[in-house]
Amino acid sequence: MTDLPLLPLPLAGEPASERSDAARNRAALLCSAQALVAECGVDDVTMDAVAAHAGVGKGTVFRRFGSRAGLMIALLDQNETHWQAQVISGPPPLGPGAPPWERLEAFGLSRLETTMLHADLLRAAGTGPSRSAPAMSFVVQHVQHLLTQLGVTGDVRLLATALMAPLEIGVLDELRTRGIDTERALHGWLDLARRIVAGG
Amino acid sequence: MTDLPLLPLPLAGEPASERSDAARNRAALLCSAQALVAECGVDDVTMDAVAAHAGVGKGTVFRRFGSRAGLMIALLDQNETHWQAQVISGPPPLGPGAPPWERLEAFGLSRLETTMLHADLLRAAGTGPSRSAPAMSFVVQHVQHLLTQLGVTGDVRLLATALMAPLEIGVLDELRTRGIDTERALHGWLDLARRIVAGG
DNA sequence: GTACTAACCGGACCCAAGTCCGTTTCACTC
DNA sequence: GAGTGAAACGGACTTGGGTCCGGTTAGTAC
Repeated sequence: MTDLPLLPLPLAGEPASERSDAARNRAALLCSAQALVAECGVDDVTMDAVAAHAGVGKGTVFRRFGSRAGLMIALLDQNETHWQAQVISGPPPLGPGAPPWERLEAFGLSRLETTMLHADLLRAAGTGPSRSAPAMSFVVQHVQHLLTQLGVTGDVRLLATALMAPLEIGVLDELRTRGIDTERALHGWLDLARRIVAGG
Repeated sequence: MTDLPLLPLPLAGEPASERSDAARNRAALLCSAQALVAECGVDDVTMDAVAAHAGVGKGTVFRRFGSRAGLMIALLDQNETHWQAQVISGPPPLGPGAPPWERLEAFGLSRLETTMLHADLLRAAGTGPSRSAPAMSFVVQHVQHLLTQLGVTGDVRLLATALMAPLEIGVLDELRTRGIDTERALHGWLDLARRIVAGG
């Protein structure tokens, strides 16, 4: 997104102490991957190319990230970290300080924009959990928090998950296939949010 | 699912007249693919194996289905056709004859069950439109119809899409990761549906 | 029945993801 | 600062998805 430092995504810290050479290679690989993606597009970046650009062997790439999808998820996590910072301590209405409903509106808009911005990376990250579990957990917890503030009761965790589901890249792609543009999708999402909140 | 005939999935007919040998090979390939999936599991079925089992060349498989994901989608479409028949003309409450709200409840349950039943096939069908466009279109149109009958107004098409989004395999997988079982997911979905309908 | 064309067929071939294992490096101890 | 074990490294190797093009066949016109 912007600069690369920012390291390991501390928001869901596991022990995971890495040896120094391993950490260095991880950083170099992420940096190389980001550069190559920016240059050639996601689909034309091969694992060999990333390894070569970072000056390490291919085995190292797979040791660090497990698979191509894993590498893409790691790239996404970098951006996610920036975005989480905006939500936690950035300016309102996305950050704290605005009334809950306005924060929820801003959150949906921002999430939609972010997803569209990284659409190709998300698609390359594959089916299933295309974002890392901590990243998804953050989103759901924040929405759950806002819904609770808005007086929503019941299985709020599930409602939060359901509310975010239509903003997944797969659903958005499908909407676009049917000629529904982003703005209409956003209005639809706001209507959905309104109904969930109104349901009490 | 059961027998194989049933041919081309006529619910969204395009011209697509196929030469007789091509049609024969398509049927043989689908049959072989289904058999191999049943025998070895989705992940261990290779395109070579399907081609060999059907007695055709590998090129023919890709000519007919475009990709591995395309083959999986075609398999799913077969099942989908059976399921659509249940919705259109099967017994209530899934089929016609029951009040709209009961039909919607039954629809959600049935959809959830179907998705879980073909979970591995859906995952192998990949990201993006993991079901064929006609199949998704049917689902959305039916829900849209039921919501309209229930007095929902606004962008009902989008609301219908949003209501089905939490039942996609990716979301369900993620829920299970967090220890949320299918029954709880269903209750959550019913709550969501209730709120959408109550919103008018 | 023959000629003709467009579509189809097959399987050798290419490319990139992912694995394996002998070698090297780090971090920690004495 | 030498020793040691666990972890990381690298790149050859395997596997399977996807492409290509020369040869074949279905369908049609005469």
